[in-house]
Amino acid sequence: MSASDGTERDPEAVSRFVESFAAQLVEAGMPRMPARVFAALLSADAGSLTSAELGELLRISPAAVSGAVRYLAQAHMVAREREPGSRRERYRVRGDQWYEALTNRESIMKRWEIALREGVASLGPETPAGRRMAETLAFFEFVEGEIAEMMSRWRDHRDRTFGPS
Amino acid sequence: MSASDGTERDPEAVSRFVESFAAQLVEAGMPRMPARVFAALLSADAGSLTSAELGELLRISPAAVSGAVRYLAQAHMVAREREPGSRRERYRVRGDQWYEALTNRESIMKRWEIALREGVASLGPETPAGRRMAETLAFFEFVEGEIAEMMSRWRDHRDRTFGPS
DNA sequence: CGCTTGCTTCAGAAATTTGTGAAGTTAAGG
DNA sequence: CCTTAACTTCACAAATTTCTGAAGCAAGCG
Repeated sequence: MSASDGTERDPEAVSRFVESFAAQLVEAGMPRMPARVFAALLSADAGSLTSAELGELLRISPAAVSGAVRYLAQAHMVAREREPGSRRERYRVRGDQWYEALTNRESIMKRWEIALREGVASLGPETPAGRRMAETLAFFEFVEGEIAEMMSRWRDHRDRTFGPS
Repeated sequence: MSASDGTERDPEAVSRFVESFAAQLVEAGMPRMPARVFAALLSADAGSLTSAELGELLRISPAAVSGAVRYLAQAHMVAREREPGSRRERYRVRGDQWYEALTNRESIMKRWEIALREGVASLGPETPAGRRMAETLAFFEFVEGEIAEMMSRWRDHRDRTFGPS
């Protein structure tokens, strides 16, 4: 079996996983191509692939790769790396750090909070709607703090489970 | 000033808030109409509106209201209520409970976890990619537990801040 | 210096999504 | 019962999004 050398993998099975995981991401709101590219990177042993490899693996054009990667980089879910002495670029999923990006919806939460503060002001803090909105605002502020603590507990938990990196 | 009677609000200002908050929701991935309907409900003093009121407020067809409400009900962000002795329906945002729905992405997380478990199996738990995926899986499992605890702390915090409901 | 490789940008075709009007369904009220 | 009010479903038109091929640009290499 090819498992002995540790390098061969069933491309069929990998592709099935890539597509099925990408489908979940799409369902959660991520655009199709970024989702597929991300899933492909996640399942790459090196944790990184070049643009050409991605294009071949997913059967998509260089343009599609470019667009997807821009999206993912913006969301801090992949890092772009220049291969020294080549103009190839590697796109890397930073192992333990990509899912931290998921919890770093901070900028989104901030904007929600701003909108809610405006809402409380517009509607009046003493109106029923204003009070309801103030409570919602308090919730977001609370969650924001809690998430930071949770991530710190996670790092601790991870180090104990998988060993410090 | 109309503020003295507590019932009049500047429809202009309210509408501006509705649209601006809806825009934030859209940016976060919610479809346009559900976002607008939800924002309108959130800014209604009663916390509820009828289909007709929503249609007039947002200038959309009954069909659009129907579709939006179905989406929101599915996501547990609004409750449908039948007005007794009438075939009007009220759509209500359940004040303190709607944002709990936000954290109840449990079903989504569950599906991610299932996909990740399949991924670990497909790729082999001893491969680098398999290990990375196993760590991601552990992260989601961890977060799932943490969120439950966080919500319980929130309810406590809320009761102390706003008084028990 | 010019060729070549590799990514990016652009314009457009194709596919998907969205919202509407119209017809359909259900149930209250006479 | 029959009428009518209120929501829902359906089919289609419009708008938006998505992906591609082609052209453009930048950087290594001979």
